[in-house]
Amino acid sequence: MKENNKKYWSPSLTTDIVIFTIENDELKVLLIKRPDDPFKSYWALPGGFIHENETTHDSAIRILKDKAGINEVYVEQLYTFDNKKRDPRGYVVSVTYFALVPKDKIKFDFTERTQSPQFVSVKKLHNLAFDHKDIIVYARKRLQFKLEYTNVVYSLLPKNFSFNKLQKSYEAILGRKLDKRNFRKKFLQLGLIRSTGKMQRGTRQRPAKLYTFISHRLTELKKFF
Amino acid sequence: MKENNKKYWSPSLTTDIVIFTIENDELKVLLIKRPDDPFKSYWALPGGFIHENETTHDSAIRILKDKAGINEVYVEQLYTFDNKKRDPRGYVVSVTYFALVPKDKIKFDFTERTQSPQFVSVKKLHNLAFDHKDIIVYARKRLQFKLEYTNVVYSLLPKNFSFNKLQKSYEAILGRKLDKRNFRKKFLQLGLIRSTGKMQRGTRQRPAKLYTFISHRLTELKKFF
DNA sequence: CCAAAAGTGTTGACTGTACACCCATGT
DNA sequence: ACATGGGTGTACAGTCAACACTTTTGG
Repeated sequence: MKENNKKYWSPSLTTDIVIFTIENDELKVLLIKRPDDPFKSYWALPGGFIHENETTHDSAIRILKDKAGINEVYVEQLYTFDNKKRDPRGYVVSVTYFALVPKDKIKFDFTERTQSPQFVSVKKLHNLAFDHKDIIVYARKRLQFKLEYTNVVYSLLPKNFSFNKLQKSYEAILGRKLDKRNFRKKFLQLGLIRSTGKMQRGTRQRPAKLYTFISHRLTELKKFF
Repeated sequence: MKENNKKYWSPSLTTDIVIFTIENDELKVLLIKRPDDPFKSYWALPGGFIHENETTHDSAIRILKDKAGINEVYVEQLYTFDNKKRDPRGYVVSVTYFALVPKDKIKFDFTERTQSPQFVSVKKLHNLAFDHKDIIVYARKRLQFKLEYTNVVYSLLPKNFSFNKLQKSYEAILGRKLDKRNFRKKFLQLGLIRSTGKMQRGTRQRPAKLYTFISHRLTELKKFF
């Protein structure tokens, strides 16, 4: 390894963030409309070049706050994409992150921006800028996987939620239906949630019990879900 | 996202590679002795600044060939480390990779180098340069995980191997003993290997049947191991 | 013939899966 | 009263974990 790093090639470094949420029982990703070339007016992930004196993680947090007005959410590094053809301007390295946000925590400030951030269902991703579709597909796989061996789903749900919301969230992420009784049994065994005593209001049917997560810290499950 | 990337801050970009192999039924990592500051004469992962016109993956492949004389092995991107304190020279981003190599494929060329590459047991990692110990610990976890839901172990074993070698490899990576009969049963069910008809020679005991992997392509297993 | 590792099955506990009906509420 | 989603249990199949002795060879 050579020591004087000033001599060496330094490509441009960007971060892009896949921000997932659950809305209407669908898994959605936050996209913005690009205001400039390349890919002007294509949908793209929020992201950008890193600033001086910030790490890629800092950068991700900054963008998250800036584009969706959120902090204190689940964020983890995803993968570093650096295919030579991914950016028409040349070799641009993107360190990607993914974030999980309960829908009710998001406060857009549309007035200040022209990029019109918008949540788009993962089932309707067409014509994205750069390799952003690949990034989202990769992120979803990671999320699916993580759902099965951690309690990470807590980071997508509001404070109180019905069992049905929980199950629908799993179904939206995994992309398949689950059996109601088996889901309930298995999930209760995990001991991650407790009944709040509260009930859901305002539905036309029998009110559902509301549950809450006992811990909001990421933990690995002993058994695969 | 701003468009003229020339204006933006470009940190130094390096790659470091965790090269695992199994030797004497132990999981080992290839380390080199750093010839220069910082961390002069500390053990470190092979790595270096990326060259002009190569991607981080290209760089990993180049280092792999250069430092251990190997190609056509299993390589995958691990994680991007960019903690500000990881390098005393300043902010240096390292995109790390991990590689899996059967011991018999490695041909060091010690005569040309002063870095004395050497395989070190993962149980004996002391005083490594930079954050390289963290990187190795992270890589090992990834490998443990991968071992359980893919056939990746093929990339650590020689063409023909006994069931015992296979089991010892699992044990070395996972760090725990496995039951001989259950291991055999489970692994055979997976249908990944077949008996070659050959027998192990030169041992003092009953000769073991030699097996070989049917496919050398990475595949996910239906069931967790 | 002895030492050393190879090879081989069964059982009981647990886990996963399939499946259908009554309940509580708002309209 | 009815439409709607909420809530509940059982039985069967498959998988996992524990466990000990015989076989084959080289020395």
